Amino acid sequence: MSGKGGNKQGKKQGGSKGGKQHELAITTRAEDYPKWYQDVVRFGELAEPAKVVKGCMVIRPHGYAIWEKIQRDLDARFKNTGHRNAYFPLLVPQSFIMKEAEHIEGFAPELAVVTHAGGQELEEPYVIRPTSETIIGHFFAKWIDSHRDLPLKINQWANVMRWELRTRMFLRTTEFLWQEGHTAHATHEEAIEETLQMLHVYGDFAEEVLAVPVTRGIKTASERFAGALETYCIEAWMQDGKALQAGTSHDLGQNFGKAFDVKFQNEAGDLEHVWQTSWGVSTRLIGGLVMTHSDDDGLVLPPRVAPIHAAIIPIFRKAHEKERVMEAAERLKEQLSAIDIAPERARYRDFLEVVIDDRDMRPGAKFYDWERRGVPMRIELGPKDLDKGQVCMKMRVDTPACSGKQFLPEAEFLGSVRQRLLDYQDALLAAAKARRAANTVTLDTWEEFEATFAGDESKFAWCHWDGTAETEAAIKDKTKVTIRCVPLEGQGPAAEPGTCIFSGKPSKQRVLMAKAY
RNA sequence: CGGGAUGUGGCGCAGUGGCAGCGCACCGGUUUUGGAAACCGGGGAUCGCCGGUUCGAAUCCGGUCAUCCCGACCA
Repeated sequence: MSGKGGNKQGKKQGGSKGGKQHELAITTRAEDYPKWYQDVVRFGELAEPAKVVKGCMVIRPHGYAIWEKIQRDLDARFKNTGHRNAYFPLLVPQSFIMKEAEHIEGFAPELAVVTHAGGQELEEPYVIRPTSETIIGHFFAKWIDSHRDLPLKINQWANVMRWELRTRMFLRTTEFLWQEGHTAHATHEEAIEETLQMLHVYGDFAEEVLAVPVTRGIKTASERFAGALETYCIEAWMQDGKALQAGTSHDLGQNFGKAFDVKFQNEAGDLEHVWQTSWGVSTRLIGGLVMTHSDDDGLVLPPRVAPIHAAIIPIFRKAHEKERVMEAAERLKEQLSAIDIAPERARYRDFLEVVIDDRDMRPGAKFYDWERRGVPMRIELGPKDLDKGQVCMKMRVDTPACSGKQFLPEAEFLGSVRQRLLDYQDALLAAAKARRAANTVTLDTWEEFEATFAGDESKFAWCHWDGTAETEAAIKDKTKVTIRCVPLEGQGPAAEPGTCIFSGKPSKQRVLMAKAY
């Protein structure tokens, strides 16, 4: 039951001392949290730094399969809310970026620019899109004439590039994959409604599919998207206490409508600029997924995004046993593969992905291998089980409902697999919520605040703030703590007046403060 | 972009001027197989890259590139 074998102590002594150390052991969180994250991503075979291209990563098949599952579910949610997919060019004329003053100011430092092509210098350079508001604004202007063309609700799955100074796999890479929704509406009210609707699509998705609890809120002016009136966000709590902005939804007002002259004739016959929104989530979600659930044994994946749901490890000694066990394993795999764990009303099916690990390795070695890959369910199948008509299974992480190895009659096991995976999904969310709750505090004095955020420490802290950018900047300057968001109703403590934790001035409500990625 | 660290086989490391090594992984074989198997045999690195010093450079010098950490910057 100490399901950990010997990978805790004898690891990585370095050098040629011999012995039984496991070089492939994962650094523990307590030892070195950033190194742990790197190890989990690498040993879990999610991704690796490209190296030959600065700041970029290679997403490996196991990691990309997670992205595909994220895409599948989100895409269905977008379609369910009336959006259609389209695709716009990777290259954007440099002049486009310049058209919205705040936008250019926000993005200029991180642009990659194409100046030469076809062996010649270009007349006008192209920018590699850091986001597509501008080029989409250009086309919206062509497509929209009348209020009958509205609302226009488009989504794009794409890659974007931002020349970041400091990169970390999934969390911040120079090139990343994402989805960007862009909509145009006849009224501001409708645009705000859309912005909030998509924020909640993200929030629901994060919790239901990724099992990542998030706080829905509004960004302060300093954290707002360049060119937006208001930026809404979902913030996730990571195991080192820091916050991760996991998704954003922007009310763009008429800023881009004016910059790109996107006008429509309303019912009264007057010309008006459209009201726009944009919203996006990226491969960063995978980084958040890793830092929410994974442990010192490696990756932990919720079933709804796990590329492989169950690994069957055949166990045998003699040739005739092998034949018998493999046959049974194939049969079991076939039955499991017919089970569908897609959510109710989903637009897709989600049949279990099952592998039989027939590699020539010791069973124990295989256990470790699948654990590092985060596979939710492990099935050990040996002669003893076949004799008894039972299945031996174990979940990657112990939950209140299922801990350690379980020995179940085959029929009972098969009948319960779907529910077990769904329960496991729920248990991961519950565990993540519990960890977050245990690391969320309400602070009222600056002394408490400084103690909470001393050194590298971070928690989620609900504090009063006087609402000024000066105070926000001063707090960040002193402690590296930022205001992650002003919570939407029900997402934090009920609004009650108080005094700012830093300035002592009056405050209307508490905001979420934490160090951030 | 600044400060620091590091770059030697797939991974982890040793080697500080004189034949490029070790552990794990990998390949072949035999025995094994319910929590990281054992033995035998074998393959694989122009020591990140470029230049310099030297009879001779993984090692010294200069430059450059990349990664990691910290900072600045950042939907």
